[in-house]
Amino acid sequence: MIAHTLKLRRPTRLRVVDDACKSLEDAILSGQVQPGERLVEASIAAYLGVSRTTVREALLMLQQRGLVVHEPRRGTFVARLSSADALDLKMTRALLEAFAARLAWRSVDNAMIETMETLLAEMKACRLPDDFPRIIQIDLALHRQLVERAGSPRLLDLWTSLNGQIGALMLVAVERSHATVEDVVTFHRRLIDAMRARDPLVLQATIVDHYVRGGLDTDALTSAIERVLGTLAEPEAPSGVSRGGPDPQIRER
Amino acid sequence: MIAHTLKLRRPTRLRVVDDACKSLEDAILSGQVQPGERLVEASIAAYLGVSRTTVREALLMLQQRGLVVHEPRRGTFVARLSSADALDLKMTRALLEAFAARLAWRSVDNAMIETMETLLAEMKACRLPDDFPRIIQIDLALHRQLVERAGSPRLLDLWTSLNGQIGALMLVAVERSHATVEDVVTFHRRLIDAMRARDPLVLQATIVDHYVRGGLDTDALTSAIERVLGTLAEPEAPSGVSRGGPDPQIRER
DNA sequence: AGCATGGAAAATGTCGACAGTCCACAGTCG
DNA sequence: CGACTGTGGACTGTCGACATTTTCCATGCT
Repeated sequence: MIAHTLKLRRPTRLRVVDDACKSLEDAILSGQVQPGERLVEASIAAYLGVSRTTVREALLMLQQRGLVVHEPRRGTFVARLSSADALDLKMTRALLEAFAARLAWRSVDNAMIETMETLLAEMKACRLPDDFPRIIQIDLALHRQLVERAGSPRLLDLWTSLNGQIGALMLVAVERSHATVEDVVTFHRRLIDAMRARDPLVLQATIVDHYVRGGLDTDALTSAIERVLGTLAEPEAPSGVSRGGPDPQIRER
Repeated sequence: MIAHTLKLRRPTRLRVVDDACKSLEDAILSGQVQPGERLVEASIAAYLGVSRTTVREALLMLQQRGLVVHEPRRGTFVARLSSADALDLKMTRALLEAFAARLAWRSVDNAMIETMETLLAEMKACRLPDDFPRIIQIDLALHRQLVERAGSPRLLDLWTSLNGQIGALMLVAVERSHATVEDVVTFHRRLIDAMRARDPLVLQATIVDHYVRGGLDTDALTSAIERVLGTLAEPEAPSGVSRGGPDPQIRER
């Protein structure tokens, strides 16, 4: 009867597939496997010591999160983020989070601020490149605080579905642009301050500024759109017949 | 050589799992299985004449599209849409499509309008309740025209991931609210006209108005979406109308 | 009667295997 | 020499079976 009255959620031991999924995610987000690289089910199964069916399910989950791209009868490949994709991703994330801010700013309370401060402090203590996965995790946790408060399950779902790619994006940002922990901390410092101020406009502007205008000059979004459109209009022409280039990104129709 | 020059899309015989997924989707969207009903893998497998592994994969895909909910070790159930969920879904769809309109309105051309007119004519010829699945299909195709033009792969992905629930929502709308074909046609008539007019504000207003109507606080939500979109899509625009004015916010929920 | 308990039945999680498909490489022909 | 074609190997798609967990119902106790 206890279960009925309290509606306790059982500890629900994690399934093998969840474990496998996490392992694969870590491998991708830590850069152990390169973008575009093929993920062979049998090899992974052997390495993880699980069935190929399980690996297959895990890959399907990762596809859902945008970390891998699956092409029927061809294979599964680690997703590739072109610069146009990166801009597109930032813009989309900005849209969702800005809207979330709009819905959530009234219900910001001290407990929430405190939680975020704790997370930020934890992030401050991180050192690259070893703590990189931890930084991603904290970053997502911080933003999740905001998006959850919006009170929209769908918005949260959509935002969550971008998380994988966001992690991948941060990975390349650190590798290529030499982003530092300070940069990330500074932004979140501003973000928390804006939430504390309870000003939706400032909060929204902080978010949009960071994603859309960050690193670029004015008219960032317009140029982002143009680039995205340009990339879409002209599919890459790979002259090489070599093995590695399935180009999972251009697949969409 | 032909394959290289024409870039033909392989006929890509549909896999069994794709077929099974479609069958299940049809069953849900036609109301043959009720929301909340349990979907037993073995039964479905036997009925469709496929393996349980295949059914399992199909269910995972449907979960990704929000049509079913899977609880580990407990089962898969047809998703239930509460009235709050319906409202949430409409709001989210409005956000995505309004933003898509902002990105896409410049690239609207006659060919696109013509395609949409054709689809609309086809919709007009439909009769409820038999043609219901067809209406959903046309509705989604119409809106996809718009979202695709936005040129943002992520935006399209997010929008697509809502499609399943949108279909389910239309199903209950028809069953409960006695919505007619005329209602749907009229809205899309306005939508196409707005696109023809090449006015992003009217287009956006048409979309937001349609989805959010009947909600609790239409004005507040509309203004929230407008502000977010305004900031994102046209940072230069002097939309100071909302800047200093009073700020009606969403109270309930 | 109401509630706990124990076990059978059912459903899910995981596995290994077979069959069909795709890719690379070599051979053939112009 | 370059392009097409055939063959072998590797990989994915699908299947049926076993293992584990959950559900349901009958039974017994207070």
